[in-house]
Amino acid sequence: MEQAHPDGHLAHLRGLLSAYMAKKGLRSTEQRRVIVERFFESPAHITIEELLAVVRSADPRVGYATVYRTLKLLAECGVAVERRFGDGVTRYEVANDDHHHDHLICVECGTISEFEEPAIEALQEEVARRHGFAVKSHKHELYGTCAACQARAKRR
Amino acid sequence: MEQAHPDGHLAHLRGLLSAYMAKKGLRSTEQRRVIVERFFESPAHITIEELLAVVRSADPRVGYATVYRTLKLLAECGVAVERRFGDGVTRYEVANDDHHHDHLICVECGTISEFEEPAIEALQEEVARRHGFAVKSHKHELYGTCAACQARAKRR
DNA sequence: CTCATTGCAAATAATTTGCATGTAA
DNA sequence: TTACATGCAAATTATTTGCAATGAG
Repeated sequence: MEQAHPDGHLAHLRGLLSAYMAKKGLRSTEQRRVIVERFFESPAHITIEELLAVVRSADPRVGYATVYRTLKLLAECGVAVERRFGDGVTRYEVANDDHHHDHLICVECGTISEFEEPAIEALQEEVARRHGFAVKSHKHELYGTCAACQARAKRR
Repeated sequence: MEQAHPDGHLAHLRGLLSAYMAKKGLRSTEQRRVIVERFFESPAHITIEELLAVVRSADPRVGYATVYRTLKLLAECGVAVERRFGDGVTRYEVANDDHHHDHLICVECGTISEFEEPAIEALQEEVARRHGFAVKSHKHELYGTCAACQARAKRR
């Protein structure tokens, strides 16, 4: 939607991944390639189960442990970001270093949307400074009801 | 540390609990009383396992399912707050409605400290408003290294 | 050829639940 | 007495791991 270089971005991530694999002596296999490509095409906040379904539609023989292992690998090398919201499942999104964001989670319909607020990030750094704390990452999630669910509730 | 009415606060929570139990027809048992009292004396962010150990030192016959069930009950009626940080265990703290806070989690030593920043809360409400989203609760956690761990790292 | 990788099933780990027995009210 | 509560063990859920077979380099 507001992607400046859609292909350049994925190309960069592919580079990251192969550099990491080369450094670690890891191998490029058919299932890793399928999983990674499908992941790149997936909407944000996909679960392992959802991704497995998509991957199996391309190759039914892929085991679910392989999807877990591959996404862990992608997370390790910075190609994927792991997210855990309140519902017990881990979700993944394609990394985008210069465009990190936080989340609004609708407790009615489960829709997850994103927001960015530089002023919050700045204040958060300020808080950390007061505590002598060096922030590596953060999680900021707002749980509540989205506009659509509020409208639906009002309508009845 | 900055508690205005330390006893009044617990008294209020005890009131909440017994009102809830009365409304639901629940019973006051020996194990519930022990668990609740020990919980009130515990430091913030205690885990079920930690609390179970303390409870068993008072009464070795308490089962761990009872601790789970009792803390779930406390969370339902607003006496306890459930927190899940990245490590897979659920932690609990005694509720304090007029003093909610967020967390700094040290990824080195695991220490969890707290912060309050009204300006962040305000901005967060502003973000929600822009999205037509009604916030019910939120989670704001900073992961990184605490002052002590940074000092320890520098020292070597 | 060698060693990483895979699929499967079994193992974990935290939490939940079924059920016979115990016990508040 | 009448359900609610408890303790235990078994069930669940998401994820991880051991291992023999497979396949990349």
